[in-house]
Amino acid sequence: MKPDSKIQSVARAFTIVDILAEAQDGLALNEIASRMSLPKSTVHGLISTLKDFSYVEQSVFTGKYKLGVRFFEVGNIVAQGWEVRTVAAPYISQLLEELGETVHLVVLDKMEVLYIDKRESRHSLRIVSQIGTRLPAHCTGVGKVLMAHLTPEQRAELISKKGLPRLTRNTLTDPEALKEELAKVKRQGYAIDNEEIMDSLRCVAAPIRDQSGNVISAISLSGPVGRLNGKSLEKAIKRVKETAEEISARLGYRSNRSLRLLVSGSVFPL
Amino acid sequence: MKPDSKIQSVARAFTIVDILAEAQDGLALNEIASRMSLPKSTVHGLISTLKDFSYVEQSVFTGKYKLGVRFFEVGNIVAQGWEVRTVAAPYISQLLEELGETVHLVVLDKMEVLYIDKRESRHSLRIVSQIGTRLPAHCTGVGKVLMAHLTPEQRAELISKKGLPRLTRNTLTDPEALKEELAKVKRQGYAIDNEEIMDSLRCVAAPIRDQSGNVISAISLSGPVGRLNGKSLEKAIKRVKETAEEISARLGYRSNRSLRLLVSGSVFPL
DNA sequence: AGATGCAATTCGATAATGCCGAACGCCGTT
DNA sequence: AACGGCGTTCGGCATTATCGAATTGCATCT
Repeated sequence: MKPDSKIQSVARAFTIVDILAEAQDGLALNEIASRMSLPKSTVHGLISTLKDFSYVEQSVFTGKYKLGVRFFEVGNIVAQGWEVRTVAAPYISQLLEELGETVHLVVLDKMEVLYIDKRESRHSLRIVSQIGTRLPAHCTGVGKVLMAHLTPEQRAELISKKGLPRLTRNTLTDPEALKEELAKVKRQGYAIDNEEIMDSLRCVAAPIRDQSGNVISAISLSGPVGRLNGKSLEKAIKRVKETAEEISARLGYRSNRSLRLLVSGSVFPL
Repeated sequence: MKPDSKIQSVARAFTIVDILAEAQDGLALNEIASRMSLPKSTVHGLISTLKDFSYVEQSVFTGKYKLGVRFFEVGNIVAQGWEVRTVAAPYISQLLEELGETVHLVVLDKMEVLYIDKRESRHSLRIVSQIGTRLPAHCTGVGKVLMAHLTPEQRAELISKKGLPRLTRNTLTDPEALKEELAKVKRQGYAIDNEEIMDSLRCVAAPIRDQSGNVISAISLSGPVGRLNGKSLEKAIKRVKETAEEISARLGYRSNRSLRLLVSGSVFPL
């Protein structure tokens, strides 16, 4: 549960949501009540209020409760609030069509990488990911890109809050090594995740800037090391960087390079 | 506000969410309080609880409140709960690539058509739609498909609850005419929305069945009447029907026809 | 700089409201 | 026919949300 918030009943209602979010199939009232160590009747009052607003649904057959459609509706309103998501959509589709590997769009939220959109590869061997999930920053390509553009203070805060847990043989767990890596990432304008979060998985990531030049988001292309190497890796780096620059240009970021891209004519109509 | 729900404070919290969902840019505390006719301090308590759980964010600069990322996260969990969405994803992408027009995936929820996924056309002239929004059933292709497979009682309930409001010249507003249209839709296995919700917009829609044969969802292809006519309309009807059948087959629906489709080999790997 | 105004917060007394245990009703099972 | 497990309802009690007033914090104006 979150820090003891002002309004008890509202906090409890959202704790119910947290519990339902973990359960794939619905949960029985008893189950929820016992997990919260509260009487059934208390939970019932809260959950029926959630039901009234369609934040929770109850199965007609089993009586079990699960998350309701209103979360989907409101969640999409939030998604529409990210301008970068709308703008990037056709570009990341294009990237998938060209290179055939899974593409992700992410932002940094609460010191973690939040996946806000994706286009999935059609290869049988592909990573499975889910929009709306979070991953640690230090061991993902997109995470390193975003960290590279933080202030030193923010970066220190991130590391002290989240640590640098090892997930694979290659994970950078030493702050100094990570610092050097981030400097390199910033210099070359892209990051590579070389099996740092998951064995056999390689990613190429590049930063997206808004009109004030701040790095607000990142895209990545992910595939198995067997496919993402040599010439294909080089092409991936080139195209991911270019695509990120095109998206930044569309968001109003005007570098010399992106100006040239704009005049030379874009793939997609305004 | 919804029917006076059990727990006042929880209901009020969600009313705040409803208000924020309508406002594109954030809202000031004062504004929210006055819209709810409640004292600022009451709203403040509620909203800071929402903030603690990331259901609401507050701008550091303006102090205004807007919906938070947690809605996006939970909304995506709900989205993953629709098996049809996962299964249909590659098929509707394929449909867009082949025909170049916007594709939608919908379900019927509370007597309305709820858009749960889409692939957007790259034509400059295209309909703009948003996932997570609702449209009336009687004047959309997908809506007519879904209505056609309701029981007469459910259909009567839908009409009595929602009415048959006229949106264009072509909207079917007469219950008898609609009944005949739905019989035709059920017979031929697809529906056409011929400028019934919006001028110049034509849609082709077909039903998706689960393994028990119930129609649980529908897909549609939408484009301007200028592009969706003659031969291209015929092709659209053929491909939309086929795609809907392929998706149904993947969901476990075994008709004679879909069995043939499965053995002949599918485009996408299992 | 200082003053002014506006808006977000905090505080504390009041009583309204949410809380909880017990009782009910509804299946499916023994 | 009795049982057990479940969601649901009820009503008295006291905890808890509520609300007006006071306070802080931030910009802008003088």
